[in-house]
Amino acid sequence: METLTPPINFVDVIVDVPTMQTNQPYTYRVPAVFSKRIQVGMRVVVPFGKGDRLVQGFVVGTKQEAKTTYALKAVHDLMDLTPVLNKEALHLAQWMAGYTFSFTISCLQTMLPRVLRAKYGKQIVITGDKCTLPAEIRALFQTQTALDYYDERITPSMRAQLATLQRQGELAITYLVQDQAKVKTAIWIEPAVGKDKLTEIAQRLRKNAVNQRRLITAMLESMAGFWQKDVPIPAATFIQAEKHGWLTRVAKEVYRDPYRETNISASQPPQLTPDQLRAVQMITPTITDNQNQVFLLQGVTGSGKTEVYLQCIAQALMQGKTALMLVPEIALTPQMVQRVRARFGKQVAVLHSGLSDGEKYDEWRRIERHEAQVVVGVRSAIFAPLDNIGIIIIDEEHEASYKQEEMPRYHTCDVAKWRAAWHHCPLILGSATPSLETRARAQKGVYQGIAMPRRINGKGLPRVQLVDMRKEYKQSQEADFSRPMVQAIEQRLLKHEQVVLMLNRRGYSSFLMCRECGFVLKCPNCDISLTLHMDTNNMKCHYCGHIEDIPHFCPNCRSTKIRYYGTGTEKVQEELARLFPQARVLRMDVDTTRKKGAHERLLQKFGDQQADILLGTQMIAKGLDFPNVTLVGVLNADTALSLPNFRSSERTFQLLTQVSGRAGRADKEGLVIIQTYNPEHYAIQDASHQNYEQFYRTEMQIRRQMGYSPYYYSIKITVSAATEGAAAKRIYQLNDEVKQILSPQARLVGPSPQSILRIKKRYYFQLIIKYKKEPALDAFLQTLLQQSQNDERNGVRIIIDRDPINNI
DNA sequence: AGCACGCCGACT
DNA sequence: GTCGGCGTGCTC
Repeated sequence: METLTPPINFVDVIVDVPTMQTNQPYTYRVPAVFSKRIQVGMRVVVPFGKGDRLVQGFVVGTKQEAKTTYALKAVHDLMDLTPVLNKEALHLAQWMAGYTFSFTISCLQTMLPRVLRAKYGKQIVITGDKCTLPAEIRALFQTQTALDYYDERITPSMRAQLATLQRQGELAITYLVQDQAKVKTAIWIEPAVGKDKLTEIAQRLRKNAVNQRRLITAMLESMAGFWQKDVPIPAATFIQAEKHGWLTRVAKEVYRDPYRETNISASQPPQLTPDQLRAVQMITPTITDNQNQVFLLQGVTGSGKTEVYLQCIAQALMQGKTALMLVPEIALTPQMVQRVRARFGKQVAVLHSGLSDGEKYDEWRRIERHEAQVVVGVRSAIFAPLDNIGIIIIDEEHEASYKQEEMPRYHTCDVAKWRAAWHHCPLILGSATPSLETRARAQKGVYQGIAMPRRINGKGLPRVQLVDMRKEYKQSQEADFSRPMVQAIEQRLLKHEQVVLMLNRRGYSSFLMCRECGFVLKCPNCDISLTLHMDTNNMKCHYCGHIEDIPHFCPNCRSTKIRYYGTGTEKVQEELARLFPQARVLRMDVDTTRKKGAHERLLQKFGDQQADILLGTQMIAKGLDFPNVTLVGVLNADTALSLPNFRSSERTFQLLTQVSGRAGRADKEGLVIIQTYNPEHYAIQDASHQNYEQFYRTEMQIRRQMGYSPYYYSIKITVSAATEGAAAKRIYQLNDEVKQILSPQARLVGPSPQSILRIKKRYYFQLIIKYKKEPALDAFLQTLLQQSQNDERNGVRIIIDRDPINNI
């Protein structure tokens, strides 16, 4: 629709230069050719800096007049026909930048598919006479007039020559801003004549004109048109036919829809249990009344939370609104997607990390054009360009993956709350084991709690048996398998039932240690031990990827008694093969699931009963549901407990509770065996009784005593540098500065070296500020962010993380 | 980020 | 005397 707004003469632009000094809008003049088309939220190309290098920018404001003392530069080009960011997105980015101590440009870019980010090029072009150039330089250009600035053939001496030629005006530097967004097209065939005419043409064809005959047949079958690639005849035949005037060929836009092939039968909403019905009845009025209410839907594993989500989404759709549902990466399985699609069909857009950049862009455009009303996706899907949102759902709310660990360090729940407030809609946080923060807010009435304590099938939770490994270890030296565990596995194998074994990998892996001198092989770049990989026969660093050979003798004392210690999935797999030679074992860990789709293939294989035992790391704890699994074994429950992190108890509890829910979900009785060295630890005790309430009470007391979240807010400042001294010096300096502005109520933890002091040849120190109310803190941190630019120059990196979730 | 300006060491 | 080192400041 044509609007009657006057032409725009000036725009405010956020440029793609992620630094603190440039974290502000810059004003540009709009040339007449663009003044009628340019709009807020569009991407533009603008000259920036001394050399007028071209950079991408986002228009965040427009104005008729600009009164400045300096000359304004002009917008170089528009990158969009319509805005890629709406008013909501621009406000959200602004808020997020302030809240997470990030640059506005970083926030804007995180909200968009990666292909909308510009690719930059720098070229050397010939401006003078090519023939007068030195032969050596001319050779670089070959037949071209432009040369990539970073071309590998350019030697340092050539660089000097090029610089001189540039000064003489023979050469010039130009900048390119390339849009990576490509729309995929395919050729669409539409008959240009009627059925009668086609039949007539067919009759007049030569007998051996096989391809033409096939084409006419195809056209007669679908007069509405079809894709050229769907009919297996040469392209030349189509081109000939077009020349004859039988048909038209049009390049039409196609979406790279990864799910298009699968035919999904529609599903009907099932009868709800009383728990589910109550939940739906509590939530749906808030959709209708545009109430910005946050709910905590706390339902045990198997209580049917997903069905509640689906019915709430249906309610939103019925009112012409849209719905946004977030799930952790690991839970976004094809089955999960299938289930949502079965209910809502083509209205569903799916955003997950398995999609290519092009596919993500296509899904994004479907949402943006209102072709999809329901979005299911992982963390970044919280920015889906939905209008008129009626409900936002975050499933498995406690998952750590909802927090982004790089700039901008946002937590999905915070963004979700902001968007829910903007759209005046409810936000549902769902979990069987809510984070303490969320649960505490429900307790205080900030969120409305909804409990779903019963499983759909009416079954109780599986029986849980704890095995004290300290006693077991005295009995036998079989490091990984206790006798009760071995017996239980044997029984399942006999009955042809399946077993899931979980190895808690966090902070625990197989490393080499010399039994003579205690030497441990460590990464030369990072301060952690190298992990043994039997399949590739080498030692790997899990942080930086450093690889080296397995030593045959100790590099320290030259003893040959250098053996591996600890437990990796590979070692357990070998032990399983020895204990149960007849069992078919599937191993699922970071190494076997690296390839795209490998994760699903393994699960499919296990689901088809092509294996007896599924052995894996944490990733098997979530979202899998196999009716024939009657035993879940946790080999090492407590390795995460010893990590220097105040959330380690919470994590352990959540993980054990989740994995326990995997046993006996159908008609068969399930058993869970947990092997632990800390059987009396409350996290393990409470998990074994599936007692969230008990755990919550105990953990809250500890949090209060220790001054942790949710009783205190926290902000983590991390300093890293190439030398230990430089990092330490800066963090202590910051410690002194921050002390000046804090009230006596605030607490400081540290400064302390991080649990892994050195990562990728950099040393890390951190300082944690725990506080309830500190009026001066935010300004201090914003100033620090400004200063961090100078630190960066000196090789010192400063990271500010609000509500950190790791390494505390 | 990337470019220019500016003030100190070894070279045509 | 100059070329060039990278410290510092700025980019509409």
